[in-house]
Amino acid sequence: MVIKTTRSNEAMGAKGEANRQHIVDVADNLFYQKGYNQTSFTDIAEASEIPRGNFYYYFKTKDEILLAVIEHRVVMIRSMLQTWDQEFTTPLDKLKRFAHILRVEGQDVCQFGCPLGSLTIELGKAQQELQSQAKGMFDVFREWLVKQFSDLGYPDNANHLAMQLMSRIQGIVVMAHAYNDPAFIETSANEIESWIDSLKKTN
Amino acid sequence: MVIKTTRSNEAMGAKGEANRQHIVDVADNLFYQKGYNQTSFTDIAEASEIPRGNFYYYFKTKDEILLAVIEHRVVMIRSMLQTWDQEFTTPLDKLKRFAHILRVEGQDVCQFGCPLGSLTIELGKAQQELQSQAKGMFDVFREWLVKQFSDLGYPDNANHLAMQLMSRIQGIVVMAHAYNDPAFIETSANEIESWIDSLKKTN
DNA sequence: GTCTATAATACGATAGAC
DNA sequence: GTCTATCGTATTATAGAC
Repeated sequence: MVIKTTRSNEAMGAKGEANRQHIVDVADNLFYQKGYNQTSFTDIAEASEIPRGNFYYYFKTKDEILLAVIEHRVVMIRSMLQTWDQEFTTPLDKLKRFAHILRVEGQDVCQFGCPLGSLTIELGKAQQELQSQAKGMFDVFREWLVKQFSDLGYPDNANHLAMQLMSRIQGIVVMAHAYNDPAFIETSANEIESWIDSLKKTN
Repeated sequence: MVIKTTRSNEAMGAKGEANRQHIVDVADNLFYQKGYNQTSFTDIAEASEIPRGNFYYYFKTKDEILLAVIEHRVVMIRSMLQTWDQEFTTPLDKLKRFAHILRVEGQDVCQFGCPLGSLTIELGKAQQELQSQAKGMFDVFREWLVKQFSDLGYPDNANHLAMQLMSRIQGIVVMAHAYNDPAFIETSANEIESWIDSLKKTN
């Protein structure tokens, strides 16, 4: 028996909620692998085995599906960061775990790029209202990184260091994706970790 | 009087050649500002004031327009690098001129991202045949950078240094685009230039 | 809540007159 | 070489039966 206490839509029961989440999950993958504008309702319908027409019961427009995907990603990112906060104690270890994403996601990244970066770039071209929503995913990471750099002893330029680290990782991903080069990711991940280590204060 | 000695199509006269080039120029801008898949024939027709149907006299498919745009960009890049080779003598100055692109293109980059990077990412999702063509634009830069790093005294890891420099610039562009932040470009350009200076060998 | 049928539009591409 | 008219398809979205 399934008992659900929270509902994102008052008129939606447990079954509907599960269907809605299934659509979001499938759309999340497809938007990453094919791009938002290149993913059709038919694509999502076939992958989710939910008829096209049903989508309009859960979402009024395609844009609303994207917003739900972004919200879902934000929740997943927050949850991941929370796990890291429990697994690692020092800011240095937490920062290195962040950089380690490169290796964990290396294969996907070479094929499809960064889920955050590629979506932001796509939307930034001509759908800037949606892009500013997607930017929220970067903000979650950035705010967490700012805290780590502050704790490490760089309270004054913590935000720039956070931007710098995210920027370096984005760049590595773009070039690794362009050249489909996993070795470049590996080498670059080592360099990033060395850089993080070099920020350790001895006093 | 216009005398043309080279023709990319045997059956095409001077007028046709000019029209063809005009289509390529307009498509180049639109593909950059709206993305390839989000740019329609109607968009190009309106911006160029050439009727939709005429395109098929010059190009068999939309993909062929993209290939012509990529070829055109490669030519422009080569020409730019040649100018730099004439304007600057030392590899250090040439590398710094490369990094200076960030400042020159700062405004466009904040709005639309990198013309090479954003196109490569878009095509990498589900049009990999086209992406491998777009990669050629990166290759022109990379091979030139490899020569500069070799001349600077790093013949063994010149290719990695080239990838590293391009990677850093791509990352800066992605974040500056995501946050629409020209100041981040300015600061980062200074950091890149300091890094290039630090590579100078004293012996 | 679920599903089918279909509207309304935009797309890339073709045919053929001039 | 130029231009118009149009085909066939794919798209998002709606209407309405169940």
